[in-house]
Amino acid sequence: MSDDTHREGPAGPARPPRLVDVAQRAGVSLATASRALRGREGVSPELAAHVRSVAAGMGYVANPHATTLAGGVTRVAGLIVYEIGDPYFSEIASGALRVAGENGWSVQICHTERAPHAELAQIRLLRAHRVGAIVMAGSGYVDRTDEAGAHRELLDFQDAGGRVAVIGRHHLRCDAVLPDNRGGGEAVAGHLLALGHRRIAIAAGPEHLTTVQDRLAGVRHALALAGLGTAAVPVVSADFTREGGRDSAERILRDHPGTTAVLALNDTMATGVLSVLRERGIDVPGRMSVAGFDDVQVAQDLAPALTTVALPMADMGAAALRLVLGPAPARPRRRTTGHRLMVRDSTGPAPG
Amino acid sequence: MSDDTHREGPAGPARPPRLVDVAQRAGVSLATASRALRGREGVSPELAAHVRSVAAGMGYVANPHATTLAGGVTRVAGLIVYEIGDPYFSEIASGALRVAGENGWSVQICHTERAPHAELAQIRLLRAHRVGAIVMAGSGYVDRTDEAGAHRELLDFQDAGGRVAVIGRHHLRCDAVLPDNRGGGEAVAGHLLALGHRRIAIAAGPEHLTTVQDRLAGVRHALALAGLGTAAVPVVSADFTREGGRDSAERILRDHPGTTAVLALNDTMATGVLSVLRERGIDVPGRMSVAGFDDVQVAQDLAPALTTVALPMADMGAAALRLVLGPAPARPRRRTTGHRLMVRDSTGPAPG
DNA sequence: TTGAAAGCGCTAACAA
DNA sequence: TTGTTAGCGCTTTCAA
Repeated sequence: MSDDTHREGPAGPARPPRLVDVAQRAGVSLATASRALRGREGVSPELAAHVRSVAAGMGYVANPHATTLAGGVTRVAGLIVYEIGDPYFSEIASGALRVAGENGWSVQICHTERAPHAELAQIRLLRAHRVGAIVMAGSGYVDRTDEAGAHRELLDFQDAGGRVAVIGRHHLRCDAVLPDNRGGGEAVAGHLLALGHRRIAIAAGPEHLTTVQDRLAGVRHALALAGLGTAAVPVVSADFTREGGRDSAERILRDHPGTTAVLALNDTMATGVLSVLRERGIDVPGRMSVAGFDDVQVAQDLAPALTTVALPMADMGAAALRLVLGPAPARPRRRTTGHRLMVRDSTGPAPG
Repeated sequence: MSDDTHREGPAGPARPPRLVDVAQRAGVSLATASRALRGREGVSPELAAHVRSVAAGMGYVANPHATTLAGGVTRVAGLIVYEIGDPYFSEIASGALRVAGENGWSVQICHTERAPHAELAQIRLLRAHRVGAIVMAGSGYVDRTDEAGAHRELLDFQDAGGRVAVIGRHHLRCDAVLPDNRGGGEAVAGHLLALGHRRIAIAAGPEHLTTVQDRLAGVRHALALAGLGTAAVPVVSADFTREGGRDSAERILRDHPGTTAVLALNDTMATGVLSVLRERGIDVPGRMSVAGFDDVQVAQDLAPALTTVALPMADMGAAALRLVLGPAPARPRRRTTGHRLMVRDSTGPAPG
C-alpha cells in the first residue's frame, strides 16, 4: 500500500488547500494568486477578485508557517496574562480576541501565575514561535530588576521587528495601555471621605506590584488632602485574590477594630472582604463600608452590590491589540484609559 | 559580503541561530545535526553529545515554522470557546493552559460568540495554522445540521493525524469530556422538590443547545418522579447570559405569578434572575427560591449566595488537554465528570 | 555512521 | 500585468 493511496484515496481526509490549488483552480500562477490574496499591486482588479472568490469558495487559509518562513509576518499575537481564570484578565483577553479576530489574527495565550521568571520563559517561547506581536498584561514590579530579564527579551523582540504592547506597565520602552490607577484611587478614596469615613483601612495586593503602588498613591493623595496622613491609614497587604481579601479583612478586624471602611485594591479582594464580613454578621454598609477596584462584571451582583472603580478592561485589551496591529510607531505610545466611580450598595455614611 | 557579515553586523539585531550554523560550528552536516538534536538513531553518542553542547552554547532553538513545514508536529493546541470573558469558559481555559504549559505546549484561543458558522471558520483557521490538536468547548446543537460543517472539518483534521477533543458535546466521533448535565439537573430539581416547591419555572438557555436539553431532561425526570408533568412546569428560554436571565425572570413573574422557585440552567442566567428579584424587592429565598448551574467562582458571593450544581470546569479543560496530548486512542474515549449540589442561601422552603 | 539533496507552502525578486 | 524561480530553515529519504 503506497503512502499516496493511504493519503489521497477516496476514503482519505481532505487536507487543507494550498495556494497552488487555488492558483490552479483560478487558472493563474502562484505569484498572481499570492498577490491577489495579499492585496498587492500588479494584479488587475477583476482577476484579483476572481482569485479571492475562488479562494473563499475553497476555504483557503494560508499556511502561516510557510508564510512566516518565506519572510512574511505571522498573524499570531502572543498574550501574556497572570491567570486567564481571573475576570480582570479574561475581560482583557475578550477584547483582545475580538480585535484580533476582526483583523484576521490569532491569539496565543499564556499564563504566568504572577512569577517574573515565568514571564521571561513565556516571552522566549513566543519568540521561538515567531509570533508577530506580544501583548503583556498585568502589573509591573516596583523593583525593576525583577522584570529586567523579561523587559530585555521584549526589547530584543521589538528591535528584531516584533510589535510589543503592555497593559498596565509604565517605564517599559514600548507601546502601553495604562489604566488610570492613580485617578481611580483618588476617586474612590474621595468617595469614602465624602461619606464621612476617617477610619479607613486598605486591603492592598502585593506591595512589589506597581499597580498596587499606583492605586495606593492616588488613595493617599486624596486622604492627605483630607488631613489623613499615611500613619492614620493602615495598609494590609495580601495576595490579589479572594483568599487574600479574606486574609486582609481578618487582620483589619483584629488589628484595627475601629475601622469603618475597607478599601480593597481590586474587586477580587473586595469579594473576599465581603465574605468575611458576611460570615461575621457585620452589616455592610451600616457598620462597615467596602469598596473595590476594577468593576469586574460580577461586582454589581455581589452582596451587597460593590461600589468600585470601573476600568474598561475589554477596551484595554482591544486597544493593546490595535496598537500592535497598526504600523510601528517612531516612539512608544501611551493610551491612557479613564475611570468611572461606580457607587453601589456596599458603601454608606460612616456610622456614629 | 559574506552571509555572516550580513547577519551579525553591528547595525542589526542578532537573529536567532539556525541549524546550519550549529552544524557548521560543530563540523557536521545538516542531517547529522538534525538527528543529534532530535535524538534520532544513527549518530554516534559522542558526536551527538558534541552537537548538542554546541547548540546549547549558541542558544539554538529550532524555528517551529520550518519544523512544521518540513513535516514535524506543532506543539500548539487550538482551544475554541464561545466567549473567553464568560467565567464558565475562562475556567475551562485556565485548566487547559495549565496542562499545556506543563507539557511544553502552547494554546491558541478563539472566540465563536455562539455562532455555528464561526465555529467552522475557527476550525479551518486552526487547521491552516497546522495546530497539533484542537479542543472545542461548549454545547452542541440539537439540530445536527447546524454543526455538520464543523463536525466534518474536525473529523478531517483528526483523520489527517490531528488530535481532537470536545467538551460538552456527545455524538461527535472524537474524544470527549462530558459534564454531568443530566445528573446535575436531576439533583438540583430534586433539591427544590425536597424543599416543597411545586410551582417551579425554568429559566432555560437557547433550546437548540444540547446542554440545555440535557439539563432539562434531568430536571424533567426528577419532576416527573414527583408527579409534575411537563405542562406543569413552564420553560422560559432566553440567551445564556445575565441579560437572558433578566428577561426570563421578567417573563416568569408576569406570566406565572404563582411561581415559588426559579431554576436557571446556568449561573450567569441565575445572576440575572437574582438581579431582577432584588430590583423588585422580592425576597430570596423567602418568597422565591433561585438555583443555578455550573458553580462559577462568584456563585458563592452573589446576593444571596447561589445554590447551584458544581461542575469541575478547570478539570474539564485540563482533562481535554490531557486527552489530546496523550497517544491517539483506537476509538473515541469519554471522560464523564461528576457534579456536586452546592446548597447555599438562595433556596429555601416553599412559602405557604 | 554520515552526508547530499529533495521537498514542505509561501513570498518576492526578476523575467517576460 | 503576469509568470518563473530562488530561497526561508528544517526533516527525511536515499547514497555513500
